[in-house]
Amino acid sequence: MANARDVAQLAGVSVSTVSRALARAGNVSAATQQRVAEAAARLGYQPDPTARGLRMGRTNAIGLVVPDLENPYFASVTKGVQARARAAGYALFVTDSEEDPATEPTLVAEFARRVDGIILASPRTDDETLRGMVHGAPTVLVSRDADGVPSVAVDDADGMTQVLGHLHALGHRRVGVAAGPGNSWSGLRRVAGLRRAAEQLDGVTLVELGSFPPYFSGGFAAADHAVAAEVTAVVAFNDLMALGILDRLRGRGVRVPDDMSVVGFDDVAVATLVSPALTTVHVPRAGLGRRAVDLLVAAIEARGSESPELASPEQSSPEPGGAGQAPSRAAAAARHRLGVEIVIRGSTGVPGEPFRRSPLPGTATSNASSTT
Amino acid sequence: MANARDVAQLAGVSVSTVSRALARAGNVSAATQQRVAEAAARLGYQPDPTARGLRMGRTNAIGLVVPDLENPYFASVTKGVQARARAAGYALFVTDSEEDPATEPTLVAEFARRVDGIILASPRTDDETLRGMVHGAPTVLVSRDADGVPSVAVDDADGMTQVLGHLHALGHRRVGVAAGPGNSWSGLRRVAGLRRAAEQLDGVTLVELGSFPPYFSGGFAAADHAVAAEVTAVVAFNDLMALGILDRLRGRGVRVPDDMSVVGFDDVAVATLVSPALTTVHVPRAGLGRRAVDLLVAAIEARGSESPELASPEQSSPEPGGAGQAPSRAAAAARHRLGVEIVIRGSTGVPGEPFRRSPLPGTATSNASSTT
DNA sequence: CGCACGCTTGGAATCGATTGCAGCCATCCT
DNA sequence: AGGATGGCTGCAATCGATTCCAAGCGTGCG
Repeated sequence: MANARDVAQLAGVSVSTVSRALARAGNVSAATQQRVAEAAARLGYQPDPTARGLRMGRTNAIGLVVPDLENPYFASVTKGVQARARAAGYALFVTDSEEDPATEPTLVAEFARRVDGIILASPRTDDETLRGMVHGAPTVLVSRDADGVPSVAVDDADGMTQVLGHLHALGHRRVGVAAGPGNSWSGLRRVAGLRRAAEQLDGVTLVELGSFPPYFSGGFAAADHAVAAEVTAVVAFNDLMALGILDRLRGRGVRVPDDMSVVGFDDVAVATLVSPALTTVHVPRAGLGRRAVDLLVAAIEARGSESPELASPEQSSPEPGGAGQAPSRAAAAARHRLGVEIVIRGSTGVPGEPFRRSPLPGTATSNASSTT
Repeated sequence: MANARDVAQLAGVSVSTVSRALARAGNVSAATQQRVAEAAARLGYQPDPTARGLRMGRTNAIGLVVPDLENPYFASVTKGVQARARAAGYALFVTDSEEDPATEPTLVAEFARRVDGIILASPRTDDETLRGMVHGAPTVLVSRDADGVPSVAVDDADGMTQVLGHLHALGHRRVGVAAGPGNSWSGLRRVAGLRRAAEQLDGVTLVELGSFPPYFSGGFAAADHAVAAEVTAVVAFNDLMALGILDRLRGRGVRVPDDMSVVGFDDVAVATLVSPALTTVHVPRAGLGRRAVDLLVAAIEARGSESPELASPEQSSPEPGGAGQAPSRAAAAARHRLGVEIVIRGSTGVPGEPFRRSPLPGTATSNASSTT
């Protein structure tokens, strides 16, 4: 592999000049610049990122920690992160905690020296532990909040408001809630959102069916509870669970949506492929990843220019109708919230009415996902 | 962040001694070793991977290039790679070519300086281009072969032999083939496997329905062709396409498997969640990733011990008397082949016979047949 | 009793690129 | 014409860890 000295020799200049010429930092005559550029091109020279990293104190890499790369939710987040990171000139380290929050501090610590910043998707870690892992490198949280750490999440509560509104409009009055794990950050927010929405609606009773693993398997149990509780609709923590519910209901001979409606959350790709297709809340997963990279890159570059100082907390307004928590924290880091929108498909319908199949997939075009 | 000098100062020794003590390279007195270890622990010292990488010429990182991180097939491969890489002490860079083989050479070239080795999943690149991208770092291919490059793939042809055997045994005689993209390496192998299997079976006619995108959308078109071709079974290139076929057939009122059987390939998680569940060929995707890491790590370490020709000019070759250098031809780049096995579910059945639902998912304990 | 050997340890070079600083030369101004 | 200015360029230090080499000192053997 060619290094700067080779280029210098070929161009008949010193390595310093090579570096300056290639960095276009000015102070290099046009003729020299040209000669160096040609020599570099001829040798296929690329500065060694390791050496540059050592000298500059920056690796031009960021790290991403997710619970499970196979989970379509996080796969999409990862995809968004990867694309935006590369566009911003950063390479991406990825690691998977295998759903074990206990390993996360280790993973983050290992990253800390290798990357300029970290994006952390950690739905099941408590705030205290989480803040403890934020040390050296700038960190951005995805799909959750924590005091003092910048984050990008979606408006879970609003999504659930839309869901319950939809079910209410269809005539559902007893609605089952298949919650996710009790320590899931977004899970708690989604349930809270449902409760608040229920208070605003006439005669809607929320039946809490329990907490289930956020996978197909969790849906099987949730379906049994839903049938036992005699609800006319179930709202699942996420699509994976909802798909499990659909499958189990089908197995038990419960027709969807005639006998029971089912709603998911996230809008993963397969939600359109089951029958009936799943009504769910579209979450811009790749968009979360992209936005997280934007925030992280901004933080990295801010840190590079200014000394570590408290940033101006003027970014986003406190949530209306929040949990009453004082937002006046000095280290208040920006919390970004992306919007969500319910996507109505075949798995919800008027209770007791026969199911009319929705138009064939493949022709639907309503897939507008945020580009920024 | 503490560096070696801080530790040296605290322990009252030189940085050289710190390095030796922490590397347990011997030649350090027990007392000093102890003092250094304590100092390092107290300061939470971790050697800077960048500096170490520069000095050692190794980054302890590997790179993975996949066409699409959101595709469940590659998500699983990625998961396996990640887990095994970390276990082997390597960090993992991931990049997504966004299904565009043209960008792959660039991506690989960018990785080349940052990593010790590269794992490349590139199903749609021709051999020539592929070999052209294998330059600096050791490279292992996943899910495909190419002359001169080590690889890990599955036995596609055998999988298809099992599939056609199964369909034949059920009584199918006109079997549609929904091929993947014409430049898909495994796609070609799968079709070839089907053709060879058909020659071995009595009276089976293979009807080639065309080439389709390996996604849901491709399945929609494939289903239409299958109906038109009046086949009793369709074998799809992969599960995603098969799921699209199932959905489209359902939309057209074609019952599966009574009117038509459908078979996929890969055994992605959702294959069990549709109704009827998809008969498919189980591919050990994470296992492919793990094996690829094993091969790559072996190659990296072999290279590390094989090439110190500049450092010690007195390299005594085990076989003196050889004419000239004659570099020993890289041991013919091993091609590793993992086995696959058909998984029979509800989407295949005897032509014309009414579908009998298989046991409920979640309670099933095996997918083997009932007799032993 | 003296010399040599060996175990520890520190000094310094090294990996490759970036950058402050100084020097050189040409041009321009007075 | 001489000095000053400023544009280019090279030297050398630097980032942090590893490793070769040599030195110090104690011990063992002749």
